[in-house]
Amino acid sequence: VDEDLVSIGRFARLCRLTVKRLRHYDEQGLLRPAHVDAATGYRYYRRDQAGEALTIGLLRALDVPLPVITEVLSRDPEAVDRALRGQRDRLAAEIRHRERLLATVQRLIADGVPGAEVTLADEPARQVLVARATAAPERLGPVVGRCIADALAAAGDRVAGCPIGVYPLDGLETAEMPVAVAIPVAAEPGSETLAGGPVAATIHIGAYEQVPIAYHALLSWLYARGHTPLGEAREEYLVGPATAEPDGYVTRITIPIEAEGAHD
Amino acid sequence: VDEDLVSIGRFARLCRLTVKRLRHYDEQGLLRPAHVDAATGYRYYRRDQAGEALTIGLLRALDVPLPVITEVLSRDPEAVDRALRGQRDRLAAEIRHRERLLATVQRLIADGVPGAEVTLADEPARQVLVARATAAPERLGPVVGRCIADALAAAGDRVAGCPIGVYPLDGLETAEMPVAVAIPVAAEPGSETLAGGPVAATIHIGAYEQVPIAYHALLSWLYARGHTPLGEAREEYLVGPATAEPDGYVTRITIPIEAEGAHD
DNA sequence: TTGCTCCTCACGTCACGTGAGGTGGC
DNA sequence: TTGCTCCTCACGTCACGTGAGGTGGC
Repeated sequence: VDEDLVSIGRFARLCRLTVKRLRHYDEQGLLRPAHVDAATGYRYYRRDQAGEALTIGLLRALDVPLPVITEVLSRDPEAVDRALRGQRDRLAAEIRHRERLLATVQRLIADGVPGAEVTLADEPARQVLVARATAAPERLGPVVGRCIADALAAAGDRVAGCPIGVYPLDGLETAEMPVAVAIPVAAEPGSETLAGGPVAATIHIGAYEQVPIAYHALLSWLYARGHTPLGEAREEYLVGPATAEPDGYVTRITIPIEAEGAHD
Repeated sequence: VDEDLVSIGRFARLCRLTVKRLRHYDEQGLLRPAHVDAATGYRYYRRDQAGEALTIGLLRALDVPLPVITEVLSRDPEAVDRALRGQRDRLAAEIRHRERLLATVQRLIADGVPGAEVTLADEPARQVLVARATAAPERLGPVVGRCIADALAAAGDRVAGCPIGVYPLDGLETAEMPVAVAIPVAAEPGSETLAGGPVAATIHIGAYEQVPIAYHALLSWLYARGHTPLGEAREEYLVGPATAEPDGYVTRITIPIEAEGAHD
């Protein structure tokens, strides 16, 4: 049995791992050497531990986190499946996320970092029906979609304009934020008033994932001219999924600012 | 002008960043406050710094690293383009990498972590023509492809078998490793002998990116039976890109082991 | 006086890689 | 005796988030 023990370097070569990684797995309790010399601290592994070490190597090559691998090594047969399915979902989400970022980068390369097309306007107040919700930023799309559907259903055939999303400007992109969707309707009981007033506005053409580009342009423009946002941003979905592909969506973004005279 | 200075909290709200991030960008020299109160250490920003802060926020949302953003803020117009193209390439590479991992995970979910189909064999020695190169693991595919093409060209119509890749087993997946491709030919001047002997062998069916699964199975099998690899691994490309789609590739992997009698 | 804002440490994240400085075994 | 292997710290990575503990301004 003693013959069966190998040093850490030899074991690392057998398992195609590094010595440093094996020491790390020892510290983390993932894979303990079969024997540690009390005097020297030398680690010795049994050859039959190579199976576990190989499994660690395979799963790490697939980017499975060490705590998940720990569960897999517990020999619970369901743990393997859970780990693999979890990793599949994680990888799929990471790919989707990066594909969205890539699309935005491609757009910035093609069109340049946008600057100018900002206009000042005086928005009229409107009567609207409102659907509200809260959403984490990555869930914003579906949540707003549902709000739009709800509000449209409530408005029925009294719809008098395209949906308007209302978003806090100081939402920090991290936590849940409150969102609202307003549908313009003829004045009637149950409707609310969406305040009017002076705004800075820009038009965004393209998928909703690239809306941050438009906010960047709009806010840069504002600050360069000494304006300060006075409230929530609004997005008017002039052309959306009902009638176009993402590249053709048209969204008008407005941010309320102080009245022209008050400014200087 | 003094009116123009805002506290860090207010500035953070204007730029949709956190106070912590602004302090971090100050420390890193990315975005210095226009004024720091000597007595209290309070940071004050000019409103017209909001443009730079917004740009940092946009680029960070695209996962551009801070050192690259520093270059962008240098106002070199080419720097923006370099940064965006660099980020595009980085994102594309990350997506490709994860897609490969995902395919491997999917396969493991579908087929289970493989175990058994390992056989012992006694390989004959062969006369071969050899092409050699070194490759980082992520460049392995194209490099081996070129070696195969070179070796096949050298062999001409004397080809007497499918290509055989030869790989060190202690390549640590990190650095450059030497690779060789051997093409069996009729004995002739200029040919080398590829040694024969006892091996453990398994068949891998599917894309080359999933070959690590087969190595895991093969090595686990070996170690569970007390065998030790005695040299380099070989891959016989029985069915490859010339005649099939990746899912249909057939590869025979062998690892030399000690002779049967020597083992116990 | 009460909140709110701001400050500076210090630590944690994730899975190691990279030295520094020293010892053990054939 | 010479290399080679092995050991334990300690630090760096990347861009922050999360407290702890304390102070300044209306």
